Amino acid sequence: MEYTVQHLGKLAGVSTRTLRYYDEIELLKPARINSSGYRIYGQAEVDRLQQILFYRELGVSLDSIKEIVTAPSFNGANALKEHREQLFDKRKQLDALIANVEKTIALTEGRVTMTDKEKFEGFKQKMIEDNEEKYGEEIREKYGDETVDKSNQKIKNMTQEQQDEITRLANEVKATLAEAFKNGDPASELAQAAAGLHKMWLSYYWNEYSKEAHAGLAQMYVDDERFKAYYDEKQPCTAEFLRDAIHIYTGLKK
Amino acid sequence: MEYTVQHLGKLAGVSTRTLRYYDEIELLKPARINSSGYRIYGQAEVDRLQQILFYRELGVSLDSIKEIVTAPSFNGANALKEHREQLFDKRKQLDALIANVEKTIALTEGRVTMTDKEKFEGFKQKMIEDNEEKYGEEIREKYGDETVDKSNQKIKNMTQEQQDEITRLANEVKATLAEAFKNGDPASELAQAAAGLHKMWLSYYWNEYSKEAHAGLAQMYVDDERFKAYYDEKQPCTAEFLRDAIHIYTGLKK
DNA sequence: TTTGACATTCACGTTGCGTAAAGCTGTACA
DNA sequence: TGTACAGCTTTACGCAACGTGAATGTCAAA
Repeated sequence: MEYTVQHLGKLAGVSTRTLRYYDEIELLKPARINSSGYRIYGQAEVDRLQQILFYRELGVSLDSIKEIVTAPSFNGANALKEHREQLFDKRKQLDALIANVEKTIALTEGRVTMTDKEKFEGFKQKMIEDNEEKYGEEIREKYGDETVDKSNQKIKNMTQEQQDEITRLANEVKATLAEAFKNGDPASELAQAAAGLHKMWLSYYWNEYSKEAHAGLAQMYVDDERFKAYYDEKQPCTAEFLRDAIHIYTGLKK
Repeated sequence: MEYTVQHLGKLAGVSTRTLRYYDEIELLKPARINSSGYRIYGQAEVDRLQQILFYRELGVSLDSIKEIVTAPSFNGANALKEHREQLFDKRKQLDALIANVEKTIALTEGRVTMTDKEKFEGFKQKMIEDNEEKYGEEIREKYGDETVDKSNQKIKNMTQEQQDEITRLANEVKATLAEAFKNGDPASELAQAAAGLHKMWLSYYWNEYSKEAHAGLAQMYVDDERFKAYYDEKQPCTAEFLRDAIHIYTGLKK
């Protein structure tokens, strides 16, 4: 079975230019060249192209692909793991960018004149109060005053760095939530991701995490005007949506 | 306050090359050029650079930045919102990529072998696509969009039971084919039985059966790498063998 | 033999600069 | 005043992964 560029291109769904380029960079050379100078590919080349395209799908650079497919001894899995790390880094950067853009939009829209720090301060205080109100008695009984006061201290004593991280997380929760809201399914991947982020965010406030408390807080977001207003700022009923997502996430109250 | 490239660069933390480049693409022109041809920047340019760098931080392209900063009437907030959407899209793609990479890593590490169902899912999708590509136009013309869409729906809406039945049938086709392959005669009873089973299998996908389409599909099994790999998994040239058997079965192309 | 479909090899364009290369200008020091 | 040295200039290639012509050669059918 022999193929010309056109044939192989159609078969594999790539342009002829791509095949010529792969020849040029020595990633995939034709089996032979006929008397007219046409590239002729055989079965081995088809197989190799399949491999190449497979890695390309995963976003691996052609350079890396070359290493992987030319040296069969080369550990493909390890290469992929490295690649995964790079992807994670990219996503991290992207998340930071998104958070900043969101912040800027909020600022320029003038709706929010409060600085993030102020917002944060308000939140922090409310967090302590609510926590105290809802679980204070119970927790104080269970763990003693010392533990609870320590927890409250934890919130008050956060470093600037931590506060920034919290702000970033909070923005990410909001952004992810806004996206997830579009398809309306609190069980969707995106919504669950938002719930996960929310848990991360929470971890800055609570010394121990429990599903019950998380689910309870979610309900509180709906019941308490202040919280509800915060989440519903851009889109009504976002607070409810978040509650549902968290309920599914925690597996409670389904 | 006047600055040379070097000065301004240090002030803003960018390279002189960058400033020259911005001049070149008309993003930031110096206030004037002195007698020796040196670029001289004034306060207005410094401010403008601050703006540019601000948007650059947010990952906005220089082209878009140009639009934003040159036309003050231009709505910066809207541009940012659009930009935010793009960032979300990027993150979505990235997430999909990461998921695929993770899956692949898991696969190659042998922890998770792809289930038949997953394989089947890919097949199903491909079935629809190919069917559409090869016969879509013709069939749509003949029977109307409704019929075709209904057929595609048929595939997507199969019950679990039907899917199990299909998987069972597919396995039976493969098994029968493997047996038949041993004596090498595509006209043999066993091979014809395989072709018959294949037709039954097909009936789950197609609303109307035609010999021509069946024969065409058989040829496609040979031409398309993905299909060919599926049938040749245990024994090379099984796809060809199946094609021949089906051609005899349908009485076409003998 | 002409036509049309397909093949070939340049070579530029994309994004945002980094990095020479090669030469001119300005200033400090011997 | 000579010269060394820092700092400026323009020109232009390089990066990733091809897309997109342009100009030209080849093959089978009419």
